Amino acid sequence: MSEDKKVTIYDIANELGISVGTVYRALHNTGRINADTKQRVLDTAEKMGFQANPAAQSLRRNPIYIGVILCCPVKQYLDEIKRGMDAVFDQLRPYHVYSDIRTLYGENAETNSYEINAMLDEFVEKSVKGVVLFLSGDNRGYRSTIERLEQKGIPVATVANDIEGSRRVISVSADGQCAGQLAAEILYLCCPNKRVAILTGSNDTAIHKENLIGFMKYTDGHPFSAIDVYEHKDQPDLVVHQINEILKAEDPYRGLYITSASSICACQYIWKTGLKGKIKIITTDLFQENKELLRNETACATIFQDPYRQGKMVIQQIYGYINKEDTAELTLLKPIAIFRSNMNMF
Amino acid sequence: MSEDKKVTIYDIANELGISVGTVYRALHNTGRINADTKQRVLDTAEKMGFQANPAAQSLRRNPIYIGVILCCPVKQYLDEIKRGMDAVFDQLRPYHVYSDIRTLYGENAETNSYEINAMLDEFVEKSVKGVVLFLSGDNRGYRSTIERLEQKGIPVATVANDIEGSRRVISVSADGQCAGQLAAEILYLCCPNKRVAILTGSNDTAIHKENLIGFMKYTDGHPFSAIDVYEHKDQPDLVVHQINEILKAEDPYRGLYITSASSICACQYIWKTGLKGKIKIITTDLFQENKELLRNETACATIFQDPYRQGKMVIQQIYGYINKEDTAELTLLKPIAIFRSNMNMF
DNA sequence: CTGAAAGCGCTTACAG
DNA sequence: CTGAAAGCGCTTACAG
Repeated sequence: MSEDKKVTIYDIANELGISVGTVYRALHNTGRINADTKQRVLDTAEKMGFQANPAAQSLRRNPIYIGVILCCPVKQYLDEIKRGMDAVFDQLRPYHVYSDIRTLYGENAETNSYEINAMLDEFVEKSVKGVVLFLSGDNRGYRSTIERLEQKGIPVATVANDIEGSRRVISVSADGQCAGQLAAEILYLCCPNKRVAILTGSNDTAIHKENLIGFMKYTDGHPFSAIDVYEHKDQPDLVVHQINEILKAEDPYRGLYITSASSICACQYIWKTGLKGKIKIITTDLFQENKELLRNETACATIFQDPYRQGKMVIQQIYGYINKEDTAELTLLKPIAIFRSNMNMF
Repeated sequence: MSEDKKVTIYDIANELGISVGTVYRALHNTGRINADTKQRVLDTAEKMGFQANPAAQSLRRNPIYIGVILCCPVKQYLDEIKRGMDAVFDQLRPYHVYSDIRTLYGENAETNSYEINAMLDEFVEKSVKGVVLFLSGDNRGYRSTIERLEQKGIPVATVANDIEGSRRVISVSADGQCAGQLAAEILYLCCPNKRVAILTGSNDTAIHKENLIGFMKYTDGHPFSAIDVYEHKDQPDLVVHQINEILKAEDPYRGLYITSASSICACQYIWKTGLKGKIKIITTDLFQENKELLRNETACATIFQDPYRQGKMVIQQIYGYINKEDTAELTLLKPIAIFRSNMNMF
């Protein structure tokens, strides 16, 4: 049902006795157009319930490029985000939408500013219609660059790690607080003596901080007898050291929460320690390393923040924005608790 | 990047020195066409890497209708599935795809065969290009009808409750076994004495049966001290009776798993009993009734089977099938464990 | 500032 | 069985 005949730009043109070219210009405020005509077109479009036909639009228009820069030392995480993006770009290709994705593995964004700025210049030069940034670590240095892009009419979206205080028009990331709460809730449920340790990267990293805040939030009203935080600053040897500290605590911990992507290196080490059964472990995300811990029942759950889906969503949203659809400025993806029983479905 | 110029039906026509009309007919084996020409077109299309442009197709073609029948006594469940379908139909409308959705609340499919068959006849008469069925309860009586539809060239998809032994070309439903396993895993994690009861609708209903099988599967290797099954046959007074039985068991249960949509009525009753804290409860799906139980911490988790997403997926798939895309014959959606911390995000 | 016209890549009648 | 032509609803040069 619900098949109403659609109103086209021809209907608007007829109604007003003008040409479709003029209607087009009014609708897209492109080129010179009489302010009065424009208003009349906009009003009539509204009144007649005009909705542009996306099939017709994409059939005729020039290609749209979207530039993407992914910079993150955690390769697995970056690759998952990229995979999600590619999935969307694949189905957008027939609509003349093309991607230009640049990846920088190995370092945080602070250390790569030369490369990143050069890439952005290239994007401007080839007239991309939008830019998506995943800049890990402290990325506040890019605020002015983003402002410059916006001024040139190029919208910027961030994914996975928002750029605080910047002019980006779209942000897609995991809900770190909710993830932390969820971890606390599950540990509360299954950890007998309520003594827990938290192993985290660094409190300077936004997502880790959020995880901690969320965890603490849950503990209001659900008291633990100990919650001790161990930072490893993303340094492999510190990870090992901190885990050893946790293990030899006098009054033993029976629960352990490992935050965010940094959990990969931690999982690799824990796997060797034969911790199985002694302590309830909750990890973060779902890579080979922590899948293995779940499989052999060393960890009891992992909090998944779906980087694949983050990649998908940010591309859908920036494309929607380019097409003047209503888009949410901030999207926080729901964290999901994954157990051994359903880990293979993700 | 990745902008290769696309090959069109004109390219194929030129290559073979024939008209695009002929190419079209070959590609869609519609109307009369020389078997030889057809093969040559198909080969060249393959060779040149032809991919039909969906924007162009949908711009020109006649409207496509998809008929949907939703028959289920659990209104909330049906409505969620429908909501998911509507979301997809909304974005398909500009592509000339229209839905005809009929809902039958209140009864299982066995009791509605007259109405349902009449609806299917109407669908055939208006030349729908595909049919989607959600027929709850014992629906094997519809196998022959489905066969008749397929013979007329109308593909049939099932959602939420597959039709066993039928010729449907697509089935989308929750993975009931995985859901059952997950419930067992969480109870095993948090239930101190490992004595659990399972409250289920009826072992005749496919999804309930699957839930049980999954639960039992987990208990291999993770022994419980008791697992007792209580059936309520979807009768509200039996629900109350069975819950009372569970509560007054001599050796008390410390865990309770309530399967599938039938959990709504159970939740309403449990809510009144003040069971909070005495027994770890896992419910199924996420409706007002069990949300309330999670909120006040009577239940510790619910296994979500995402009816909204089931509705979305089945429409996407049948539409893909109509467009000759490759589609999976069977899709089992992953169950998700939802806790108080993340319940509001679903 | 506005209009007329071509064309994106298909599908659909219609004519032969 | 095959071809020629119109047209879906836009966007894009180009001319005025």
